Amino acid sequence: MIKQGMKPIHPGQILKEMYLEPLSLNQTDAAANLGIARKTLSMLLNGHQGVSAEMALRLSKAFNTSPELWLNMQRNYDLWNAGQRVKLSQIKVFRKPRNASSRAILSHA
Amino acid sequence: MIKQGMKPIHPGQILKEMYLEPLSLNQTDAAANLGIARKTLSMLLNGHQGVSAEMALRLSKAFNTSPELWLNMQRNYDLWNAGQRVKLSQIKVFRKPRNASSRAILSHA
DNA sequence: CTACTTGTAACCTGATACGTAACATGTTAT
DNA sequence: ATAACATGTTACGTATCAGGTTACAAGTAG
Repeated sequence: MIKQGMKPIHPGQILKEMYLEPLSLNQTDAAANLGIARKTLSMLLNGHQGVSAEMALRLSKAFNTSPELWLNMQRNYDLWNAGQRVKLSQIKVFRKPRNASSRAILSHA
Repeated sequence: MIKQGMKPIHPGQILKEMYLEPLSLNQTDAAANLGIARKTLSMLLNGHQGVSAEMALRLSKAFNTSPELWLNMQRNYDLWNAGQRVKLSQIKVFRKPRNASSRAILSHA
């Protein structure tokens, strides 16, 4: 469930504030060890790009976390943003037909 | 945690077998209600494309599920596939420095 | 036969991840 | 102050992916 009121924090901010900074790790060294370009890390840290599955694996190895930690943060972030722009109002809820052989019925159709 | 041995099932297969088929819903009607092209749904059902955040919201509305259900399936699928191709062997584990003012140290550096 | 359903190919648009190279700016060390 | 380093960012290029339209082939049901 997403708290629709609060905009979720970008995973890059967590990476910066809770992983790089406590370790006094600079971006140049961190990027080198992660096997990515310094620019890629900078973009991620500043919320200009998301955490891909590959990136989640790299982060999980370097920081001894689960890859799901990073992807779930990204998922919540993406979900909130998608919810801001997608209009679901015309989508009807599919309902189970009473008769097993009949076709499905839309909630208001 | 991902079971690294078993290839996870694509969310499109779940959508097809556990949602569309039990409702006797055809792709044409389902796509129309979801507000997407019939082709887009077909590609998803056959595993030729993934579940985006937008798509997860559409599916959650139409099938009365959480969007996380769909995105987590997609995440596990993506993670497994990324794990097949990314080599993490040269990534060292960042370790906390003993001295708070010193810089971080790589596990084998 | 005809209509419906499904898979898919061709083609196009837009977004995103990631890379290299380069530059401006700010900070730190000498 | 000069030099070295750190960071943010721009420009440019490549690859991948979501999604759309149109159209066609093949299977199934009337």
